[in-house]
Parts: sequence; C-alpha cells; structure tokens
Amino acid sequence: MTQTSTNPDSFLPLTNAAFHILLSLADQERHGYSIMQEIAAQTKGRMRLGPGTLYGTIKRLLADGWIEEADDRPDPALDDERRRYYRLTALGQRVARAEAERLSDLVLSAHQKRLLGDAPV
Amino acid sequence: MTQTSTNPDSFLPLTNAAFHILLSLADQERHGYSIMQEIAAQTKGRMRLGPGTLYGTIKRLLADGWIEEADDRPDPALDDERRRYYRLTALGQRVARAEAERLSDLVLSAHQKRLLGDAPV
DNA sequence: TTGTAGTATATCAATATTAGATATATCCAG
DNA sequence: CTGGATATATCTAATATTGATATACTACAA
Repeated sequence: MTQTSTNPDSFLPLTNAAFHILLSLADQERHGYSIMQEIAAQTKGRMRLGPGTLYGTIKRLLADGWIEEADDRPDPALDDERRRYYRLTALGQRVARAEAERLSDLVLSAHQKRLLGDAPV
Repeated sequence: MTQTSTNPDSFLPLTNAAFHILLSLADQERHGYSIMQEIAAQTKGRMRLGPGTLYGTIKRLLADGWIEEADDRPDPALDDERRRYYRLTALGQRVARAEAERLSDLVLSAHQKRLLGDAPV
C-alpha cells in the first residue's frame, strides 16, 4: 500500500499558518522570506507571519512530509545563496486541497446562515 | 464613540473552535452540548470538539463579549434546567462575519491557484 | 568605504490553544 | 431502578503561536 491512499482528512484542520504556507506554495516554489511576503500581499497585510511562526511551521511541514526542499535553484544572477526553496509534496498537495474543501464547506455554511450575503443556495 | 465602530478584523484569525462555535450560534441560540452536536453534524463528524475545547472556548468567548448567556428559555416542557443557552452579541456577529469573509478570500485564492476545481475566476 | 535598510534564516521564552481524562449530576426510556 | 445519553466543568499534558533576539549577507547611496 502506497502513501497515495492516506486519507488527508485525518490531518485536518490545519493551523492557519500551515494552510497559508501550503497555499503560497501551491502554484510555485518559494523560499521562506518569499512565503512571508506572499501571505502578506495575498491578505492585503491582514495576515502577517512572524519569523517564529514561519520557520517553526516550515520545520513541522518538512517533518510531516508535506513540503520538501527543492535542489534546483533559479538563475544564479537572481539568486541569493542564503535562500532555501520549498515545494509541496504530493501528500502536501492533497492535504492542502482537503483543507481548502473544508474551508469551502464552512463558507457555504456561513452563507446558509445568512452570515454572508447572497447565499449560493 | 460606541463599540459599534470597533474593527473586527483586528481579532482575526479566529481559532477553529471559536469560529465553529460562533457559526453554530449564527442562526439560533444554543446550549453547549447542542453546539457540540451541531458542529459534528455540520461537518459530517469530521470536526469534533472535546469538552475541554468546548467549554474552555465558550468561557473565552463570553469574556471577550462575542457571545452572551440568554435568559429566556424555551418551552419548559422541552427544556433541561442544566442547560445554559448562548447567543451572539452584535460584536460577535461582526467578528464571525469578518472571519467568514477572510475564509471566503482564502477559498477564492485556492481556486485561483488550481488547488480547487472550476475556479470562479 | 562605510553605514544602513532590507533580505534571510533560526532559536528561545512566554503565552495561548487543544485534546483527553476525570468529575459530577440530571434526564429519560425500558 | 438502572444504564446510556445529556449536560456542564476543570485539569494536565501536549501543541502551537507570538514577539524578541540573534546572526549574517546584500544592495545601495552618501
């Protein structure tokens, strides 16, 4: 039995920081500092990860096998040797999708309870 | 200046337990045990609050003024004297709505990054 | 070349949150 | 009259988060 059949639901719910980090890596590899900036930009500055939360969570995500360090580095001219790039693993992608679905259900529920406007039934 | 102008965004993000409890109270008053059952039902058993999380979080929500105890009790024939009923305060409703909007943005972002299917642009 | 703001990673202690165990007691159906 | 579900509450251990602190490199302008 391969790990592919692991049910990602058993890992939910994710912490806020963990989901934000996985989401920031969903479309491209990033290094820690870039993850931090992406989250701040994506949330219009409302969500800010301090270094403790950022690197602490990254360490945990690596240990859980949800992200991995990428060897391939960008064009050396644009690179900074200090950086450590990360990408989602297959498991990490499934966990992130499961969490996104969970949140989607929650948002739907908020519409049904009239907490949010014009409910999509 | 009344409390009505307080910016609920400053309280975000909520913990998972806190948002689930607020959401369960969005459409009706409930007592603790009923909140627990509603959350389990709403999430198809995926999210379960233990008594520690449930009553601990309720205590915190009361202290923050996001929920309050309701004096009016249902038809005595259907009631159970042990129960303590809660309802959202005006502030609690605004906080819950702000959090729901935050989650809605996250879900949108997940669609845009192709983590979830058929993105609503 | 020197300073300094920004980039980049990392750890630590204090605080907050959660889960599960334990406790106590009531309600209700059989 | 008894057992299982209902109902609230607290405690401890495990986890998670925050902000401070630390270190060092990079880029740029004075």
